[in-house]
Amino acid sequence: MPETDNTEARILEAAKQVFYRKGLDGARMQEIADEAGINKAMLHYYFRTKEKLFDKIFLEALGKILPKIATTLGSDAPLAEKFDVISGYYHDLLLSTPYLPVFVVQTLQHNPDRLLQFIITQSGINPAETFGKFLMQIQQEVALGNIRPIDPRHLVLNLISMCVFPFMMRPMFIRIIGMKDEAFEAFVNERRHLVPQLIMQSIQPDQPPPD
Amino acid sequence: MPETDNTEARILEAAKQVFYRKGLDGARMQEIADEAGINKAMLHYYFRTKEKLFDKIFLEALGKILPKIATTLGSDAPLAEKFDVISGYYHDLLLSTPYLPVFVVQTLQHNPDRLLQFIITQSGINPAETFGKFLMQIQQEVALGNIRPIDPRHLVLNLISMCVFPFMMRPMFIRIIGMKDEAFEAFVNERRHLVPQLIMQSIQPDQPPPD
DNA sequence: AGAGAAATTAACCACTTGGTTAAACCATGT
DNA sequence: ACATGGTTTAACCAAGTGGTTAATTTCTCT
Repeated sequence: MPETDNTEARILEAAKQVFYRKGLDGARMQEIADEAGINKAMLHYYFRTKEKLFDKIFLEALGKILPKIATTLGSDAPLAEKFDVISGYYHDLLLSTPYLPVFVVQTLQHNPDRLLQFIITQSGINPAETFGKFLMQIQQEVALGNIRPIDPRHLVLNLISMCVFPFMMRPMFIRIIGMKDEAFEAFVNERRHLVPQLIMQSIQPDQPPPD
Repeated sequence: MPETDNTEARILEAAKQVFYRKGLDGARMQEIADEAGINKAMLHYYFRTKEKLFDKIFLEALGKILPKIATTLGSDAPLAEKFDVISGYYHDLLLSTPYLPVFVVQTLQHNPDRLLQFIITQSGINPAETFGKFLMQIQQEVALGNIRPIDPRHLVLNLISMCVFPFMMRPMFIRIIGMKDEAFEAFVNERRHLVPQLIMQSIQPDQPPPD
């Protein structure tokens, strides 16, 4: 009785490759089977339908993206550290899986309801709660005069935008700038620290706080 | 001899709606025909194949995205004005066509070569040249002590990221934050001016320049 | 070794897909 | 009126799609 079956794992890995690159509509079951080196019927034997197999991949993808940022924002660490952690996490993640963000974003554009399914079933996190904690931290720092008043939603969105968007633009960016793949990875590695620095700088108060 | 045929325009409009929302693979010719209120055979009569029709839509989409930023960056306007113009342009564009960025990015992930086709055939702009002009402007301002030294590629990428990415995240964002559509549009309208402000602030020198 | 269950395969199926075709329609000029 | 050209339609088609099935191989336990 093979619990973590080898075939099942190979199917999931192959499905990930194909779905990430081509999306639900563009992927072919035959292609996934070929990539896994097995018969097409096996896909339906392990995962009944294409959609079921896709859901497995997609929910796993969301699991890589959402919980980390939620728990980090809701932690007790100081602001600067949170930004560093989030930027580092996303840069590591997207350097190893560059197709991930477009895959997620295109899937949600085609069918936004898949997200709710994730929030309900997976992810034990409560977005409102963790975000509320982060909001309180901001308010405290503002009250202390350590940072200027700012909408935390903009703050987080700016951070994530600058971390993730460059990977979505990669195919366009490297062709317009005329950049090799290694150069892009070096370039984006600079951003790993540039982005949180910029975010921190953007919330510094106009004049330094009195001692 | 109808030059700007009504039917052709209706097809293009319908194709835009469907392709933007579902991408090349997800779109069905029948659905485009229904949306245009015509027979499916008409699509092939005006545009021979699905790909040809898609290319028309996609190249038009790139035309909305690329030339504006290129000409703006290459103009003689001061930096702050350039950032204002670009942010305003993208916010206007994406408020009216929210599906555009994911459509472009997903198309380029599936087939990056379509971009080269655009750069060659369309767009009379030379990326290297216009970007070189922008680079010189940065170097001048740095030499004058008006801004701190910064890689212009990061600068532009940060600007575009914070303008465009929120629209890609919209389906996820509004469901996690629990936001109505109108609230999102108000929220993103705040960013229209917040983003260029943040960008300008990020390049201010550490101490103000001597008079 | 051999029975029984699980895994794997090849062949097949109903249906959808993009695309075609031939006939019908309609406008215009003579 | 009618010939001519572009336009529109309904019916059709071959290829590809996700999915099924029944038979075969492989594994496991006694």
